Amino acid sequence: METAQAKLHEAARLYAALGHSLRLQVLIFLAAQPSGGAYVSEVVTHLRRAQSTVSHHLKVLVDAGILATEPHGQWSWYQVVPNRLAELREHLSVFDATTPVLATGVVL
Amino acid sequence: METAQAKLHEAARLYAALGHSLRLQVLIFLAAQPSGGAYVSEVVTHLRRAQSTVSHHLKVLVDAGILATEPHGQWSWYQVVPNRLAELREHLSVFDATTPVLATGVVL
DNA sequence: CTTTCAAATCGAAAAATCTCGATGTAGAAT
DNA sequence: ATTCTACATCGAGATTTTTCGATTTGAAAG
Repeated sequence: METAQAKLHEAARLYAALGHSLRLQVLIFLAAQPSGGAYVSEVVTHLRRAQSTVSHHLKVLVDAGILATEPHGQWSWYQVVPNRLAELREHLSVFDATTPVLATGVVL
Repeated sequence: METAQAKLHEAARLYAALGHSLRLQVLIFLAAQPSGGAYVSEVVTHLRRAQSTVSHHLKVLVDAGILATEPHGQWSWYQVVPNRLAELREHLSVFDATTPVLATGVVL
């Protein structure tokens, strides 16, 4: 079964997507919006980075399934996908102290 | 206050440490040990990678505070630090659907 | 003391990531 | 149709990461 290895790589990609401070700032910024999301230009203003850089990081987060994007006219709306990070929290519980026994077949 | 930025970078480093499938395999392997940990040579055998490669990844995980190491004679014992990942789970809850409102000063 | 064994560290090549300016694209506005 | 605006994508240079073989360290054994 290749599935186990594939799942490992996908999990690693998910974590790696969070492994950059700029991308964490994007998440914090988007989650803090009362509207639940923002347009690229707003993120650019907030992060003070080149627009191409911001677009790149947004793409990384979207590819990891952490952000969802939706075209609004010529603007692009980005927002956090809550379920994806909830999954990640469950994955982490595998190593939690309150979950002492690890089943044999567990794959992160 | 530089603290906010520093915390961001530390959080990013923590996630980045998990952002590699080999390191996830290390975590799974160590957590699955009945004794709660393993020696480097055992991890090397399991991962089928060069010893120097395994040592490198172990160091990354230790530097991130995810693993703890302890010398046992000429062997080195490695085990998962549960509390560290529990912290990470709490961080993630910031973006959880069940936590709709994000306070202004929240730093991941 | 020398040898042996486990593990850390070093050095370097290959690969991936990050960043930006420049260019492309698609919808809006004139 | 042309221009403008928002964003995506491209290309490239700089930095970081990954991986391994080789060497070093440090403890145990002979």
